Amino acid sequence: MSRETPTRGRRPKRGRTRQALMDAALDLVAKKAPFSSLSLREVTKRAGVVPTAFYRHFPDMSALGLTLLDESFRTLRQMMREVRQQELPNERMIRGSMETFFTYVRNNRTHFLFVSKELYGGSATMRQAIRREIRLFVSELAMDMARFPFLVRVNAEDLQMMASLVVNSVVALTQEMLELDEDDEAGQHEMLIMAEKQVRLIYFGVAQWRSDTPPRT
Amino acid sequence: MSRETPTRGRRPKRGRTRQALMDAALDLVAKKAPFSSLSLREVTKRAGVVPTAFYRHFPDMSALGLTLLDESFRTLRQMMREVRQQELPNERMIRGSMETFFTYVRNNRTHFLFVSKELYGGSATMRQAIRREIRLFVSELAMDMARFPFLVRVNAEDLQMMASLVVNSVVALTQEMLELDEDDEAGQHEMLIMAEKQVRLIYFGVAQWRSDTPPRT
DNA sequence: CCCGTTTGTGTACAGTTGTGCACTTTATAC
DNA sequence: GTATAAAGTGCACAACTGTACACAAACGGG
Repeated sequence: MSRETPTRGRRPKRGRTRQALMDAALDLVAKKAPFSSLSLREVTKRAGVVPTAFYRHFPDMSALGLTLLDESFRTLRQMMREVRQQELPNERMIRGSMETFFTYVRNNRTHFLFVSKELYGGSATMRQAIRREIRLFVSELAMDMARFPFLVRVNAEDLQMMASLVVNSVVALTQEMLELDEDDEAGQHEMLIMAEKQVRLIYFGVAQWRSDTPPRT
Repeated sequence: MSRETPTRGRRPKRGRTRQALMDAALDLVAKKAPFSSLSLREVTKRAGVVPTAFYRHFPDMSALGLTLLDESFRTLRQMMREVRQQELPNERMIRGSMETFFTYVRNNRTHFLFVSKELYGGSATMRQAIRREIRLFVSELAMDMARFPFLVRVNAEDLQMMASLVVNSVVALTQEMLELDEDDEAGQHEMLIMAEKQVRLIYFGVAQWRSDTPPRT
């Protein structure tokens, strides 16, 4: 017998444990509770590792959470940047953006579930971090909209307001979509249609807007 | 000495303990974690009661949660119904509705914090219950909008879509407002202004809408 | 090949959790 | 006033929590 190894110190798996911990956390979030109510021991057990091994990779659970958050948004930011560089916005473009975004959500379901549950239910620092990311999307969208010819006379504040309306709506629909069963194709398609219509409707409103319209504040 | 009471069985306080438990839970939610991550013992301790006393009033924590949820929405539904019975919608009415709604939120901060944190972070049944309530608001708003003269040609599905856009936006802004410090008057006012503008903008879009507009599907 | 560093293990411990049980107190109905 | 039900108490216990510590294994550079 070559190596019927002794009683202690099992598998090598080098740096893979860290990733295993992250995956385990996402798994548990997807099929159980929000991240903020996971226990360190649950995660390590799921990852097939002894509890104390956790500390070799993260000082505590909240550090894991922030890492997960970063992982969740990094690729998304990049994708959005690419989408943004396409042609100028028109009705076809709205549809296209929504499609690519929602398929992205679908392909990264666990990450979005994680974020969705922490947005309002997580720790203070977690919530802040997420809202910072969202505000970033809003600002970038506002900058894009500033280039619309029919929006040149809209002031910066109102541009932010419009962009946040769009983003908030898409976020809400995303969260609703995540509540659907993973393979409810029909339901997911419905959400996509709805998102496209809502954004289109907003753009109708935007086209009508004058920054000095209303009953003077 | 009249009554330097013995060692056991303290204060009477009759049926008030149940309410004390509910208040304790809301308190903890407001200044700590989401309800779903509260422990039974925490709540009873805060309520000034021994842990096992809890079971005299609720079978378990999730029952408390559902009771709290009911309490949160009952008065809100009633208020919305009253608001709804006012005059037909116009721009002044949008402003008025937003004002009464947001002052209501302000006066019931803890309840809304509770709901906000459970919306996506709570248990499955809790989330479902909340979304049911929200869908109810959407449907009622859609019915109201059906009476707008310029919306008679919009089909039912699109009416729902529009109503859900309005409701989702207000919900999102409400949640953002709840993140502000309780006595950040300026910030809260800003949210109100923003909400009014967003809803007004949506109505601009609605006025332009035709249910058969788009690139066929 | 050897030796230091990183990574993973096992044991231990004090704190907290939900809940069962037998008990006392309080409220209420007669 | 006295009996009965409802509400509150105290104790116990097994399960689970985060983390400190000393040790073992694997890795990687020399």
